[in-house]
Amino acid sequence: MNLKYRRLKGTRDILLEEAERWRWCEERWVETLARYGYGEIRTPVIEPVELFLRSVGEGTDIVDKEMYTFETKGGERLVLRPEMTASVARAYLENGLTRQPGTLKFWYLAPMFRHDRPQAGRYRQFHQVGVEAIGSSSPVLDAEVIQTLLALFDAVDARDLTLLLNSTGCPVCRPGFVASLRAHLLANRERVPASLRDRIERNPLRLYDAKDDDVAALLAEHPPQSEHLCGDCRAHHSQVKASLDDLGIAYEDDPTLVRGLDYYTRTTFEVTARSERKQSSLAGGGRYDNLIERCGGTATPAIGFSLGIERTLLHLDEDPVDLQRSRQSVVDVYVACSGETAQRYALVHADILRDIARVEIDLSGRGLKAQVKGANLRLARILLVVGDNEVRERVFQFKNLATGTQEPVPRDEILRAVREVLEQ
RNA sequence: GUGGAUGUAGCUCAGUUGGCAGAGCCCCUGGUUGUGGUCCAGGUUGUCGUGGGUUCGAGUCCCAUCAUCCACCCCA
Repeated sequence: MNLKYRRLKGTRDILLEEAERWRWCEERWVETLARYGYGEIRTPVIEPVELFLRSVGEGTDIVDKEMYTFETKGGERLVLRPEMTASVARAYLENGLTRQPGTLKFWYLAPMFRHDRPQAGRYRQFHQVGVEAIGSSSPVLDAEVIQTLLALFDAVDARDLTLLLNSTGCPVCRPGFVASLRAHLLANRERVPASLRDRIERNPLRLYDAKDDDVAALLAEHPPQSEHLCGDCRAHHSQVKASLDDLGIAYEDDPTLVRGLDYYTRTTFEVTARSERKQSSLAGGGRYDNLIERCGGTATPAIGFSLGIERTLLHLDEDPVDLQRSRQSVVDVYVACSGETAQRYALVHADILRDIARVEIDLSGRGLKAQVKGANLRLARILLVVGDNEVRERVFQFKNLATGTQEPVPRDEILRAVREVLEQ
């Protein structure tokens, strides 16, 4: 069919069965997050562009290549948020929460936007569920946040996952490491593919993300960041690991794990799916002890993660929903109407059933046979039939679809009759 | 931004060396003058992605273009 309008590239419609899958997951996640002490935060989808330039950082792909930026008529430069952490940090400061006692813990479940080339598990509008815990530098919190992330996967029965862990240092020890790494890379410039070469100057850590074998070999010749950590970072990292051990959480040290956002400090982690799929990164996060300060607040330590919902659903079930066979919404009572008078009668007199049941009044005007089929399709347990006779006699034909028995029921008694069957 | 594959009915897909546009599923009607998932009989559904070219003739061959998917890249 020649469609007049199509959805934008990299966006998706979620409906019927797939929407039910989403809701199933969302309900479990919200429940789980509450158990770990998180409260919800919702922030605008649009933000000023500077928020991400300064937090996520120029030199990252997210900011340089993937942001949906646009200008308003008033000349403001806006962006559809590519991630949530910067918005939460902004909201934390803007709403005067800096003087709240203790650790503030927020969760969100929201759409993000990145102008990337779409492929399996990668969309331009995608959704993340995540948390931000603001106000504690304790390595035990790092472990608890990771525990929370794993609890989210557990809540939806996601299996075959690997937790990757690393420390990316802090402003004390990272500059030295970056300088040393850059020197090593510059000395071996020719071994880096031209397309990646500019990263040496701009952001050499980014090269750890490259899947190029030559680059990986070159990087392996340089001592990893774990050997450049300052004393404080080293202690923090080992305490995180100790707490994970206490919890019995298995992890893999990954010295090449560099999250693609510049604000991370110390702990970084990622959860990947053990499968052949390339888009195997399901969730990622880390500590960002300097972000709040960079956004204009006082120095406030924080940590968070985000989990990709589309990817996680993909991991949970490789079978896509077949919309043609997808079930429509299920109801308890289906009202078949023969004629417009009957439709009006049903509209008025069946509504009382909605106190105790899910009710669909068939207003399609199709034949009665088709309406009864419709009742089966919706898995209704009770069929009410209305025609001119029923309107005249102030009754419903009441049919129990499980037993097949049918009898007229006065409309004043219909609520009792429906309740009787549904309670069986 | 780079590479590869695929576009035919609402959906999933056949379509031979170029020769009448097809199947299954879904949907609709009837069998049952107002009632069931099964069964039987019948029926609707097409810019063959788009534009051009070759040809007596193009879904099929050629060129261009668009779209989608996959991979690289990056990340969730």
